[in-house]
Amino acid sequence: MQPHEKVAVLKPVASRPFSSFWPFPKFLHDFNATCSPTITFPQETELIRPKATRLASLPGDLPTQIAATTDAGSDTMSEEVEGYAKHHTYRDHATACQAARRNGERSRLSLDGYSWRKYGQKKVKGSEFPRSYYKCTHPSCPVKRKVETTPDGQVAEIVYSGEHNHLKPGKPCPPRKPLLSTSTDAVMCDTHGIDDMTPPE
DNA sequence: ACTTTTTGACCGGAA
DNA sequence: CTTCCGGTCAAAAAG
Repeated sequence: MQPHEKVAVLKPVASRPFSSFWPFPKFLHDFNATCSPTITFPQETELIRPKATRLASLPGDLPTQIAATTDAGSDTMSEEVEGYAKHHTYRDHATACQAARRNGERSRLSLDGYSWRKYGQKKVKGSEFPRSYYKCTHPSCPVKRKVETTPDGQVAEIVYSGEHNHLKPGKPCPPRKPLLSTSTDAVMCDTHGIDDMTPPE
């Protein structure tokens, strides 16, 4: 897998200036409890990065005061796109959040009941907040989402693209069998284990 | 030992 | 053709 030599040389490496800051204790607790945490960081925290803390959800997922704007395309987006590159707004999320709570979901499941892995973050020009990029962690699931969060940790906008080709990873699934088990297990489990999901019509 | 996050660089498309 | 920008990659670090 090396068509060209590329620049496999100077990768400055992601140094992490902020090591073990921000344990958000209560913050997390609130989120798990209500799915609507009260964000009350001291002002200092604005300078601090959440960093990789294996929490139930990152601040970026928090359903706080959502200013969620529909993706600009929504207006013009018609059925032609709905089929595949669908863009949902945060409204769906808020609802999903409640659903997730009912199911008692946590771990890394997000508000929508799916699990996401962050693969990038960027400061985009049009937005004044940094945008984070997430992928659905399911092996063959093409779904991605972009989340813009304010310095306060509030969600400014979430844009989903694509559709999940699997069901939500609910509890009935034996969570992890590291590398030894075939990923098929997980997939099969997902596709059979839950009836909580409404058919995509 | 493993999974996930962080972060700068790279790539490709659009203007 | 050049430049700009958004999206993705991949190594290291941390829990």
